[in-house]
Amino acid sequence: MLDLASYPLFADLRAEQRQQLLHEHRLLRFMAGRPLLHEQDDGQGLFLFCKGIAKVRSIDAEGQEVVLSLLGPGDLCGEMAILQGGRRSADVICLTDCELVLLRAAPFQALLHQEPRLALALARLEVRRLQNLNRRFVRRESSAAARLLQVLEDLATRTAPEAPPTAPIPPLPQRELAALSGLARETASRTLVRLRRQGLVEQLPGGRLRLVVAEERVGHG
Amino acid sequence: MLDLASYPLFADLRAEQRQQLLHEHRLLRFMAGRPLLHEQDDGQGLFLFCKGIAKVRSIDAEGQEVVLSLLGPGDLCGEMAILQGGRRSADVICLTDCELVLLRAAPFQALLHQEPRLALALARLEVRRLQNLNRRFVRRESSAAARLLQVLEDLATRTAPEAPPTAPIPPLPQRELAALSGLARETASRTLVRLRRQGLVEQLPGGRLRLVVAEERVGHG
DNA sequence: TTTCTGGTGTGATGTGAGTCACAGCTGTTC
DNA sequence: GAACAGCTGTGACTCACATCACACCAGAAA
Repeated sequence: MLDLASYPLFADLRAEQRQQLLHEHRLLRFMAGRPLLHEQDDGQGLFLFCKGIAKVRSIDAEGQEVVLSLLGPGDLCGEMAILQGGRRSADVICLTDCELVLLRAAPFQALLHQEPRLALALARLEVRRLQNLNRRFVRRESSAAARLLQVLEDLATRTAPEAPPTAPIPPLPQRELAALSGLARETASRTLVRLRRQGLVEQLPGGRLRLVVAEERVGHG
Repeated sequence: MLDLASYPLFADLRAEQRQQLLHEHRLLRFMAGRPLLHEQDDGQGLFLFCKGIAKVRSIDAEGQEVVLSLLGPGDLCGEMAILQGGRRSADVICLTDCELVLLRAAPFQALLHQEPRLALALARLEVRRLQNLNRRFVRRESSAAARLLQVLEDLATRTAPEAPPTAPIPPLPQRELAALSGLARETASRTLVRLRRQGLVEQLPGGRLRLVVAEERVGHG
């Protein structure tokens, strides 16, 4: 039986309030590559990630994809449009097969207006996201290697809550790793080769990648 | 007499609640260049901007400054540490002389826990910031000219609420403009010269800059 | 006056990553 | 089997921006 208590966002609520939020909820599965949300859709519904990871992305003026963040188990998605009443502000696309819960907007909004704990938890969530993006923004300035390592670490930790940065990474094509780090595919390839040679990244049997060391400061090398 | 009703964040509150927030507030002035907040300080207090603009910045691993956002009249700052109970997550530094209101953390936190409107308004504020930063993140990929134009537009509109993007821009040294756009000072200089020659930016008597056209798509030129 | 300091423009040069092109290797479909 | 499509590695080349270096021009200080 699904229980929202394990989600930090809802942990402060009373059991019956959590039940209320589950009204007419649905369990969904998406295949890797499938879009969860489209920018400019009018937003209804709230997704809770159970399994799998997805990317939040937007398309820039030149038509290039820019990845804004990653989502994984325990993450929430789609709450922005609900808060603002507007349209989706970015695309969300599954990187691996995903399982998630779709909550209705109405009961969520109702509870939001009457229970300060929920509104407050949501504000805290947004703050955490903002800080995340700030960090991402800062790191964006550094070298290809640093950016790629950062993405690998993100992938490892998002894949499962509490996963160490050195956990094995879901198999993604280089094209995807490149997009996530904001690099050309060829640059990602060359950089990965170098990182492997340096022993910072290893390739597990089956081809999956693994960070050998976490949070290593990597120069321009 | 100071009234918080003009701040969207507090507009939904009852007058007496707004009064409550003003308990022991102070009016402060800071000179251009002065830091408002230091990363890693333990955060107490909340700032409301009345006049002037400031930058939110962090220092990256190479010791380079990375500007995360701009603050201007009507903006709030310092609420993150209050929500999370932690330390300041970035430096805030005045770009021009600033006037602001310092609110105490305690009454704000108290009201936050009992009035869903406030918590909700705060969540909405954070969402708007997140979307702002998302846009910034996307634009960061483009050319020096586009980034600089973006910064000039930001400066124009932040300086006063409702100011058009073509409003005159507060006089800042090129070093500062360069930092805001994430460019080398020399590149900012060269780019500005080009933008002036192209008629996209003009220099007003007194040296202040002004955007001639807003939101112009500028190629790699 | 000279001297200094901070801001500005601009040339010369270096370089990291993007782009283009292609080859080798899967696995899949027919 | 052949043919094809997608993924990966790499070489050659380009280019935008960073870096270094310096000259010029304020205004302030001596």
